[in-house]
Amino acid sequence: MNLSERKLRILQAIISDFIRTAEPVGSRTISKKHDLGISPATIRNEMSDLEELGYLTHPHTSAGRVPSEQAYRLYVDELMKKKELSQEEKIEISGKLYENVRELEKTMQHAAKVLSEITNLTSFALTPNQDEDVLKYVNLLPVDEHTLVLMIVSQSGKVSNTPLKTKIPYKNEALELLSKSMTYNYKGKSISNVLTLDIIETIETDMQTMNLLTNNVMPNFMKTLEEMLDVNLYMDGLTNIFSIPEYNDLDRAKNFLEILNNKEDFTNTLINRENGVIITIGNENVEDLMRDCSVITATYHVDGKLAGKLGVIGPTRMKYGEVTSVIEFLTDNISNAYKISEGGEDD
Amino acid sequence: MNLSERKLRILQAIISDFIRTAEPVGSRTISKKHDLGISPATIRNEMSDLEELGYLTHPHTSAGRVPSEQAYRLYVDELMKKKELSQEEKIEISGKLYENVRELEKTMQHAAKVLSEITNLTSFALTPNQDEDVLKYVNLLPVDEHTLVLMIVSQSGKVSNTPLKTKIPYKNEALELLSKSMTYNYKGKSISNVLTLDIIETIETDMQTMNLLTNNVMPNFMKTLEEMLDVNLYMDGLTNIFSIPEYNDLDRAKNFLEILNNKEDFTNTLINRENGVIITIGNENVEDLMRDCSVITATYHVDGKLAGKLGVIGPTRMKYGEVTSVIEFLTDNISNAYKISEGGEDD
DNA sequence: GTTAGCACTCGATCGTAATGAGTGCTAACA
DNA sequence: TGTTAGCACTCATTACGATCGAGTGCTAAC
Repeated sequence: MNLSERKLRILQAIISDFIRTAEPVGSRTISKKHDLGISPATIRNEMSDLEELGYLTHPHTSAGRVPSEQAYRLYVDELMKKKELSQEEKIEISGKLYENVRELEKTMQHAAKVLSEITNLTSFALTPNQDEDVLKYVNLLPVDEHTLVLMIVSQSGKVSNTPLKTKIPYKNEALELLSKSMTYNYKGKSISNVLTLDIIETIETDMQTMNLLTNNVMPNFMKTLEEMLDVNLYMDGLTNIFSIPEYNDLDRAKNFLEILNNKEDFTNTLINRENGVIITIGNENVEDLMRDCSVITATYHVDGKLAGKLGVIGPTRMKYGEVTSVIEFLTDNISNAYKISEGGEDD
Repeated sequence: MNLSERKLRILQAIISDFIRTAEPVGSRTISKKHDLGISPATIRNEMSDLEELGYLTHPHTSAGRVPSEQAYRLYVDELMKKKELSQEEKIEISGKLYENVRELEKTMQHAAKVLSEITNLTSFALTPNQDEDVLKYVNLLPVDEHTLVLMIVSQSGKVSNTPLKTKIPYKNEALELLSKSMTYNYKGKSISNVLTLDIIETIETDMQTMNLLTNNVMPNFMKTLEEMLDVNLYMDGLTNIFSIPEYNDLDRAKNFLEILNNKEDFTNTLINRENGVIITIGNENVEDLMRDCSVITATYHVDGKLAGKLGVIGPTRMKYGEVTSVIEFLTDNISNAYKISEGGEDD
């Protein structure tokens, strides 16, 4: 079913008005503000058709029209103009983004902050899934005779360390031996793979060192690897929803915060979304609680590989064009910054 | 001004009823539920006196009485019984707390979670201020010819590391030299002290190594030290406020979340509180936004030294006795776990 | 000093009326 | 045949008033 040019223009007018004001839009308003050269009565006839086609709804007889989710979908797919950011805006955003960058984790945390500040919505950032990340280096470092640090470095540059205490003083040679053996055994293997291996037996060593390995090092090595696989979720702009009329209702506000409160579920929802720029509107979201929200996510890349996600969640009435542009700009920027020479030039 | 025994009993009855129900308490209710052996009329007379003395207020003529902040203060100081936790409760709490412990940061994050689950309030945990923490060890570790890791270990066992990229390949001997010099120069000095030093000139080395030091290592060393000084704030149970009648009002809910939204301010507020178990009620809080809340904090110790704080924030109508007991139990537990042999026995 | 009784207060609840934005339909017009 | 003016109709919103009832404060009796 193709809509006539005129119907499309009217629909667009209604959607953009509604996105701005959050109030049902009447025929007279349209005729006055957007000079389409037709009278309110004609617009009413068209509106009536659009309603029949499922693009508009009617909170009650004497109210104006409100776009349906189907209308937003059409809008996002065809009518919406992505707002081209001006040079100044780009500079401003980049400036904010790189105020404070060193590690990817921090960058993403910061990106969420910037995104929520610009869009006035609630934003989130997901750090990369490290399933494919490969171990590069295991090192045990002496601190004092009862304390050592277990350090793990991965291909992607992630470093993780854990201080360990031993009851019995250890020998420095033991640490060196273990570091070498572990690196030899694990180097080049993916983290998730290593978690399934059991190589203790392949290390030849004396009783005491073996004791250190099985009692102190291995348990913590495993725990640390598991943590390295964890994806982190950062959120920002939670309280922004209070300035959105849709959430002037306590139940809705509560419901909204509930979604974000359950970090684990929300993370999974995000992980399961497709890559690239994805917009889901209202009932297109599979999670019950999210069925009156819209979600926009985009994927960023680290070293050219698929990595994490960045996005916003808010009411279905949302400035799709603007918000999408900002998210895309941010993810492009991040992907750029974390190209092969990750971390940029420090010298 | 000393209150008569009977007035105290009536006041206590009103406070505990109000804490339970959040509804103004009438004379008839008191006389029925708490058998004080006196009639509603007599209670009314006493209530009238208590109101004159500032312990009760009156939302409107035909409503029951509500305790004033002054009444809560009296309650907390004299009437309140700290709820002695039962053995089962203690075991349950400890169990929850130690489900998942390794580092202090994680413990505190988890403690906040447990605390909010038990009290149904919003909780927070503050990690230790590291001002007095002393450097023990600086190490530069090779990863590949353009990548190295800067690792810093402090007396308290905190480990921090930062991956660095260099444009020019470095020599391993340079790393060793720098590690040794830096450790030699900084060992035993407090982090905040080191930040004010400038020891680059005291390191004798060749041009290339010096280049590495000044361009790559030092700037990141300083940044990392600054980060090590940062105090972290963890919060949990944010959405709990929605099940508290006081916050069934959108403005109040918004205001409440606003307090916690500004992490920096809130952290400072907490840092400035005295140590030990501290309860501040309503206007006793110096921050405007917090003047209709009550806050309870307690201090935990690491290695026997003053460390961070753990607490809750909620409406002035709060189960002071129970909540205080839980917080104290948690902080005692944590202090215990992080005694001199921090981290417990791993073998 | 305590208590019963009663008038009084005032928030909460419910129904009714007035208001007005906006529609849908009809009939006239280009 | 598409467009428009006119008008009756609908219905959320607001304001108003009546009623209800929980709880007080006062008085007078015990």
